[in-house]
Amino acid sequence: MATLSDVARKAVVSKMTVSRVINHPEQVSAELRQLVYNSMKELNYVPNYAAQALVHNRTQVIKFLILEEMDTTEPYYMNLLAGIAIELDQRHYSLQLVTRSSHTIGRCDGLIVTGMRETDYDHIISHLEQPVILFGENKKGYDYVDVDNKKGMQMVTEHILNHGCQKILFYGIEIDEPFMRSRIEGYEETMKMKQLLPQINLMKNSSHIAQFEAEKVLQKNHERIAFVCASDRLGIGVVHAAQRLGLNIPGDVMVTGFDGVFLDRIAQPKLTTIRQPIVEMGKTCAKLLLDKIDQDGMKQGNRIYKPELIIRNTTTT
Amino acid sequence: MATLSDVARKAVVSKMTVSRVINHPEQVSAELRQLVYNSMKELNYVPNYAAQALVHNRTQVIKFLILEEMDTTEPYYMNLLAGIAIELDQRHYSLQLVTRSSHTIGRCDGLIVTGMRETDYDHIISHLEQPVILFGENKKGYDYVDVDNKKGMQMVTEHILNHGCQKILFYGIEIDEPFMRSRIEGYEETMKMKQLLPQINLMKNSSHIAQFEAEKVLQKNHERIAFVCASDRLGIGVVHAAQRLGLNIPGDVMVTGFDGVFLDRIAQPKLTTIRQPIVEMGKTCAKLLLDKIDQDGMKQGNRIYKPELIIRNTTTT
DNA sequence: TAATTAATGGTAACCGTTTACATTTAATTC
DNA sequence: GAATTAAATGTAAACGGTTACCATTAATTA
Repeated sequence: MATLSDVARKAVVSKMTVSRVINHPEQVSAELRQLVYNSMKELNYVPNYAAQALVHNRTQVIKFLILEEMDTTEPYYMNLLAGIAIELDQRHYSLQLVTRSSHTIGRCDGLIVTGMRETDYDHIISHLEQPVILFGENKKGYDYVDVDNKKGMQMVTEHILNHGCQKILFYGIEIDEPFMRSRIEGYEETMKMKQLLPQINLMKNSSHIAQFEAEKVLQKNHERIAFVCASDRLGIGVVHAAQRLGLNIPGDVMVTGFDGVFLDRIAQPKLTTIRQPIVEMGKTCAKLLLDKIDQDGMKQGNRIYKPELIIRNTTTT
Repeated sequence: MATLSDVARKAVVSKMTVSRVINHPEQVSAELRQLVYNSMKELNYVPNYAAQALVHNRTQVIKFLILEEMDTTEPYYMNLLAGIAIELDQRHYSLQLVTRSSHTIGRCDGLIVTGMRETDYDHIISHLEQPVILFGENKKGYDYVDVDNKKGMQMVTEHILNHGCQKILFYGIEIDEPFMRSRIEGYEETMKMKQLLPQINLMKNSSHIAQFEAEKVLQKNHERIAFVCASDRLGIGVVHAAQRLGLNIPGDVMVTGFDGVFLDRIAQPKLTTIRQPIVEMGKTCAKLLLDKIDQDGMKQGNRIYKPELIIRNTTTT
């Protein structure tokens, strides 16, 4: 594999001229520049990133730290990962996946962290020397990327109300993270605004548990009812419950999910949901982090994506 | 961040002694060794991988090349990715994701490739200078990791036959790759062995298409029937078809999937499927590749995993 | 006891790039 | 036209490790 020196030798110039052509082309005369470009092309020159990393005291490695206890192979995270990886690749960074079980963080230029619990801020994140971007809203002042969770939940709740159903239950995940609190708030405020009673049920993020819970409710219920769920997984569980009891969706029971990553399209009938542009958000995480690194750790602020209401067959025909 | 020289200074020895303690500890006397160890611990020394990469002419980067046209955020690939990433991390390698759209491969120490089409072997893989491990069986002599696809399909087909259903349709993916041919073979041979007529229908890997196709069949059908599918996604489509027509699963219609990665547990009723230990297989890909790199590209042979039949509610009650 | 050998530790150069500084050449000024 | 300045290119050292070789010291041998 050709090096800078090889290119220089071929073009009969010094290494420095080649380096300059790459990094500060305006400092090199047009003729030499062209000479060097040709030489690079002929030798198929690609810089040695390890050598660059060494002089710049960088690693060219970004770590993606998934603190979530549950399955790290969850499509949600994996879509995020895909977005991050695609963006990093373009800027010649590479990626390392770190889970809570990895004992040390090791060398890297920056981290993207997700699935933080309350204690993680003090125990892990505040100790990090490298620039960090969090995936998921937080009130601790760390730069983050997220969707507007509250707004999203307002949108679905209003969507249900606009379709003439006033009995709306909220199924959420029993997890003490800001994104969940925001989703609860979005639902609660919308209900209170209409003088309706919020009914909140928190459970594990499992379609089977949601199904079990919903079956209990539906067996006693005799009015039109809607379940606003904080994830597509929960939504699918509710759909299964209604189907098992022979109830019509969306006639008797309306259901909505949240995420719109994968499951919403698998469910039958297809789930009305709030879509998060996860891959895009992953890319943004990487971009923000790389910019932050370039700017020596300067605060980058947050990127809050507008949620998108995807209306499908569990709320309308 | 402490360097080798820092450690040496603190221990009052030369850089070389420290380097030796790390790489060839037996060449250093016990006293000095201990001194150096203490010094390393106190300074929290972590080697600079970029510097190592530079001297060894390595990059410490492995590329994961996904040639599949379809959605790279498919859980199947993502689980594979997770396995690879976990293993690489432990051996201080990092990962770059490359898709067909990336125009160049760039520098790396080795590649894991998946989703190859027939033409890719000549156009892409044979040109690679670095060691390669393929994910997915092939007859071109490249080292690969895969599950025994033929065996898997034999297992499910026999499972259905053992449960007293002789009318068995095969739903496969219209893709010209060895894994698919092996799955077809597994089904075909088992059917022919029992003097039964194989019926093969290839389609896009979409649950909705499978549903559409299955509904057409089920509307005309009046005997007990089974659908052996080449993916869980297709299996889910068939389940939906049966449900829409009010047929009993597994009483009237039996369904099986293939993969057992994610969808099988989401479906309701839960899908009988052939499980592939994808995360494990991903780890194996990485291990094989890293060993191959250490052994200067030596042939590593293949790793073929035994498929596991997961019997659930779409074939038994 | 002198000569040889093994065990141990040190020195210098190199990997491929960039930064800092020095030099050459040409262009501008008075 | 000599002095000053700007533009273009080159030289040397550094980044943090490793490899290859050299220098001690101690142990073994004849």
